[in-house]
Amino acid sequence: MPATTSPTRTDSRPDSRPGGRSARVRAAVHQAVKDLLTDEASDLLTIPVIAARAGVHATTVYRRWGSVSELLADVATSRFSGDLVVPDTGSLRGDLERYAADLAKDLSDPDTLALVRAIVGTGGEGASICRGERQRQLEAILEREQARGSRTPTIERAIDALLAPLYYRAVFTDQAPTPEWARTLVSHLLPD
Amino acid sequence: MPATTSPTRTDSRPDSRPGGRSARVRAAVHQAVKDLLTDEASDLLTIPVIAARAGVHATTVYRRWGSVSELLADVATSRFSGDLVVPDTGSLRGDLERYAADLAKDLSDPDTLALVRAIVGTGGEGASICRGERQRQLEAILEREQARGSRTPTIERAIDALLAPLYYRAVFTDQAPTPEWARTLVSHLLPD
DNA sequence: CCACAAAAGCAGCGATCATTGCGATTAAAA
DNA sequence: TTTTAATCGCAATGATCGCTGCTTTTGTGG
Repeated sequence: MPATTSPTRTDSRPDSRPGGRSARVRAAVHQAVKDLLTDEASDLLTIPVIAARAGVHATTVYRRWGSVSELLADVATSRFSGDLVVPDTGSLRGDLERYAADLAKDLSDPDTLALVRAIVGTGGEGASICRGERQRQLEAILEREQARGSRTPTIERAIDALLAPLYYRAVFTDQAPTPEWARTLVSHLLPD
Repeated sequence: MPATTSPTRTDSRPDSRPGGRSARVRAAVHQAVKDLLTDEASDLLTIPVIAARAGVHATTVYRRWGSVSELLADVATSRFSGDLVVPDTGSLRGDLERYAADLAKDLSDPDTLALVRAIVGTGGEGASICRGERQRQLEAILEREQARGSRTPTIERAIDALLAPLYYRAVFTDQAPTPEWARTLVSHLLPD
């Protein structure tokens, strides 16, 4: 008899090709972590609890990830890769406004926010997982504009003026960043 | 025989007035939390371990604080209250530069940084402990300048331009914020 | 000096966690 | 089809954690 609780996944086909068992386990565990992160009980985010929620044995999680920190890092890597697109509106201002608005919408998601906070809490080096991709994308926007022959703010300045307020407001305050507010950040960064 | 490890405190006088036993226990526990926070093992930050390091019985910690989250909140409240002074240089620019530099130096301390990260990781509402006092102090600087009849940036704008980059750089990157860089933030906030 | 309330020490309990051998299942190679 | 290595399920173990009655110590006021 299945002593563990039922998994969250709705996909219950009998282990066919797309990914194999290993990939299904990984998806179920990732989903369980995301679910538990919103439950507002950080001490419940433990391997046995995660495994039970994923319908997987704790041993499997221990062997594949080892610790909650590494598991969180894995979830964050998946979450923060390839989900945001570098816009191309033709103008630097347009690109930045679009990108800042997208990022604000992304960071206003409670699940994403909980993940960021949990990652920050696990120590330090893992925190760059949540910002590395975004910094690179911002850099790409600036470099493309420079390739057009225009002068742009430095990447450092852009980080201070855009990324920093977005992450600060999301992580340290209880007001979610809105796309409209994000656009005002761009207007302060770029000279009128 | 004393099974627990020796406390960190150097003060070993036999329970005289200045604070009483209760206050000494509190100080020892706070110090133990700060010590353990730098040890880079977030899963070791547990009540029995904290109590042992403080030379105090775990029961005492459980009764006084209840959970690690509340204990962290208490440590943070002590740490972030009254340690920074609102400067008064006569000019808004001078005040902001001084305050930003002080805050940068404060946030570059590894112990403080570890505390901030741990607080963020415990859930959300506690994160405002690390920024509430600073926001109020920044507000005080702006309001004093307004009382002099001068126009100033809004508090929201000052947060985005000063507090946000400082906290972002400290928490999300591995480069500690320097006072010099903090002053450049002010130069970007105030019109030349 | 004595009494009393608050705080801390103590021992022990149940529950949970992390980890490890071992067998079973799966997916891919031969 | 058979083989083979990787992955996962299972059960058990030792360790740790969170918590709770009970006693002892502390410090304060009568």
